[in-house]
Amino acid sequence: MPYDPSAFPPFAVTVDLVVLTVRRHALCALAIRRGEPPFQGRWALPGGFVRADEDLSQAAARELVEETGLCAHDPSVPAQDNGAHLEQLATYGDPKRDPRMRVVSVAHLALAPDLPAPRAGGDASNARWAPVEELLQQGGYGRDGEPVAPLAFDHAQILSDGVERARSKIEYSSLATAFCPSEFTVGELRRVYEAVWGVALDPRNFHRKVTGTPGFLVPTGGTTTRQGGRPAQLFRAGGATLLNPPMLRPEV
Amino acid sequence: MPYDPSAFPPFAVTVDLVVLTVRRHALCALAIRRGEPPFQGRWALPGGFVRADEDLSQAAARELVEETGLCAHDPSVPAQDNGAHLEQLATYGDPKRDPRMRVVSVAHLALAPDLPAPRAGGDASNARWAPVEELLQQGGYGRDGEPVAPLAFDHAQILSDGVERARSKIEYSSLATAFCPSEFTVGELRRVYEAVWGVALDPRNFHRKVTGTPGFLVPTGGTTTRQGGRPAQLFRAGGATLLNPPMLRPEV
DNA sequence: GATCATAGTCGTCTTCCTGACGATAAACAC
DNA sequence: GTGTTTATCGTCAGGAAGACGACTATGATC
Repeated sequence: MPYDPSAFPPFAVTVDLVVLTVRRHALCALAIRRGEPPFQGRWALPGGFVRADEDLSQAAARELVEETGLCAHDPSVPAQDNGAHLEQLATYGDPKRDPRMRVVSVAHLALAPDLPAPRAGGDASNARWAPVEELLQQGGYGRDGEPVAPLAFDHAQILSDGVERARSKIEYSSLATAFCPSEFTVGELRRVYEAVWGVALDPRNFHRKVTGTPGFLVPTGGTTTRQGGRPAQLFRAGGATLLNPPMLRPEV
Repeated sequence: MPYDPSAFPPFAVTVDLVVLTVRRHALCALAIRRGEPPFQGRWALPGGFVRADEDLSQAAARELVEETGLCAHDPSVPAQDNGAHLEQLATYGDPKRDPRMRVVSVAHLALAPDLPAPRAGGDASNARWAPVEELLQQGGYGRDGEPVAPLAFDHAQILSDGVERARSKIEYSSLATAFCPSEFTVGELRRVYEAVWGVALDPRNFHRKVTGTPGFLVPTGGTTTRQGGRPAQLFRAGGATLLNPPMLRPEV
């Protein structure tokens, strides 16, 4: 109510990014090693300050380009190019989430096809794709036996929320295609679902479901045999964004 | 990346509230008349600055109490009392959304049972429940023939997003019970769905669906005849929060 | 009190979707 | 050719939902 512009508490506003992709049958997120305190040397989500003249989605798109080279994909433009899907996730503003000052972070979720290794400011050793389970386990040991420190700040919570959003959203939308290259097979799309959900799906029922949903997939006419076995039809994402009825995630 | 606390652009952070309820078979939102520029005299969503030591959800709960007297309801506590459901909606940060300065607003969505008339700072004429269609139509005429000005700032967009969230969320969650008093009948719950979706539902199929979903409704043993007709069983909300399979919104 | 209107509740039938799973097809490796 | 892998088509049973008939229990009206 008291809309007095001169009497507001000072806030910093940042964007943090949950960038997800599927690599080697696992759901992976982009992590950046922090180069300065606090949490120096710990892994964190990419992010940065929102500039004074920048919209939140612009800031998120800019950070995405800086960290991955990915061009953000406007959801209102259905033309599926090399861009990643980008949407706002949630905002985190606990007064103590940054030990130095009051920082409100508007987290965004980006979904991208499998990419070459990332670079963070040109330094590849300070950026990596890591399986989300590895990033989320607190104080355990990673795949290489190295001890794993939890993510900096509240980034474990943000990552967890982003993963949950992605898991639920591919149920009722065609968003899983954002993890695929522009042309893909039904089997590749199925492996995306299996990696994101961490379950095995019946190939026959999956095939029936996705090819039977109007507007989900458009055949390109080509075939490929890059997965081995019988050649598979190639598809690209159709115009439909909402799946009705949804793809059902198996129980337990 | 440049996490320099001294070199951040100055932001103000506010919370805005989309408070929804069902009155007279219509989905209504709480609107407050602005007492000062900009947009003086125009209707707006309730909201205010986030205080320096306050979490975002705390700020939203505080605003909700100030504007409606409603106690916010922690989603992790299933005990359904007189509290309203409160959840974060989205964050709006266009650089020009407030003409005076850079304001980032974290919008929240509140769902409440039908309430007595609201008071805004004790002044009842500056607060009202208005059907959402009335608030969202741009430059038309209201139910009383008075010309309707659009909501202040980007509040029409925020309200629209909040309504869409509510409409989709009652499909797959038991959130519609947040619009009902603590004890309610199946018919009253059905009228909530009908008001929020703006459609007519078959009373028999609806009854089968909600009483057949385990954990959705718990009979209290009592009956009521407050709607006229044959007395109806009274229920209270069960522990289930997710509806599986969901309640299907009729097409078109 | 009989009749009517209103709302609630129980069933039935058909249709659609899904899960389980058999069978065939087309590539590659040996 | 034989075996392996992946893709694709088909069949069948069970469950859920839409359409809708039938019955019940109140209050209102004549």
